Amino acid sequence: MGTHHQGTKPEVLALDAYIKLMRAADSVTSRAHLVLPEGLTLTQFAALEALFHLGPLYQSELATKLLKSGGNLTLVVDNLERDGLVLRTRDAADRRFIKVDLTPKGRRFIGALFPKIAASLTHEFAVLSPRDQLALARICKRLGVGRSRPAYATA
Amino acid sequence: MGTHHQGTKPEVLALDAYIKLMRAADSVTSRAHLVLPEGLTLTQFAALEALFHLGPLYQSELATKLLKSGGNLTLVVDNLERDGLVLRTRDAADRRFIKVDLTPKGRRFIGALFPKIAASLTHEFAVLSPRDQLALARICKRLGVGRSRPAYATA
DNA sequence: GGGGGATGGTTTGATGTCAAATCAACGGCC
DNA sequence: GGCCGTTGATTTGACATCAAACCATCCCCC
Repeated sequence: MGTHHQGTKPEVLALDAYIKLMRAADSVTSRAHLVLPEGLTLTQFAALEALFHLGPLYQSELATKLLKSGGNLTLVVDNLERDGLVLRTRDAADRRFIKVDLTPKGRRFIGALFPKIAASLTHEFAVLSPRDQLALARICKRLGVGRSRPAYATA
Repeated sequence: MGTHHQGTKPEVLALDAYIKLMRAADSVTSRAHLVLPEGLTLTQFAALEALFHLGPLYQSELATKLLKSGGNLTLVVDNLERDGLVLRTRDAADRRFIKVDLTPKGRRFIGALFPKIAASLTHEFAVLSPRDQLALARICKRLGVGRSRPAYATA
């Protein structure tokens, strides 16, 4: 490793782990993209999945779950709403809040899609032994500060 | 785990590993962003780093190294050129090719910046034992199909 | 009960990103 | 020597993404 960059041992170790982590994430992401229906983005899928497994959420809650900015969520929800998959409802008690919920069409859509994506990711990760999958989860958990948890993994 | 999503054991294992991988990548990325100088994006940094450690590259080579599309690279190089950090030169022999190289300013810039980023990432990864860093690298390598390698890790 | 700060959402401007269409240049083949 | 397919780069259109500015609403506190 590293005929080009000369660093200390800890540096070489960390940079190597870093780059492989990023490649793996990229790689898995792009392969996940291939399984999504034409026109659905990963973020849109993540939003639908959260609503599917957690029920209606305020936009700010959704932003927190997905680790995205509020401004971003405005656009993502705009597009999902345009496609008739979700519905915005202004909260009666506090008119600042906007509740986002799946439409029946959206529920059918994500309900049919999620199992396929789950199966595909499972297949993807099957190149790793269960032991390695556990190790990966444990190590990554320590790296990620562990903010919110994904819908299907939340109590 | 999973009061919301009921899946088979392998599915739960894979989805958990998947989500933690993505969170870790997100987390490390956003913390890396904080260390970059105002206005420099991660992709711009990656491009400069590749040129710094590998020397001048054709735009298509750069796209391959960074795992980005050609169209994307056009824009990224546009912005770096606008900022006076890189220079485009059309190849005399084959005028379709465009060689990208660092300007002296760009070389000074990335030369001073890279060690700081390397140190920061090393610090970041120090929450993991060397053994875990090795394990992470090994596992991620198997997940990522291992297309091209990063500049400082290329022979 | 009105002012002012806090909070949720939207807008704006810049960048990244891709896929697809287009442009430019090369090179083989007849 | 010219047509045509291939290949590198650019453009275009749609979406993602953030930070920062902005707007609307609420609520605390005097």
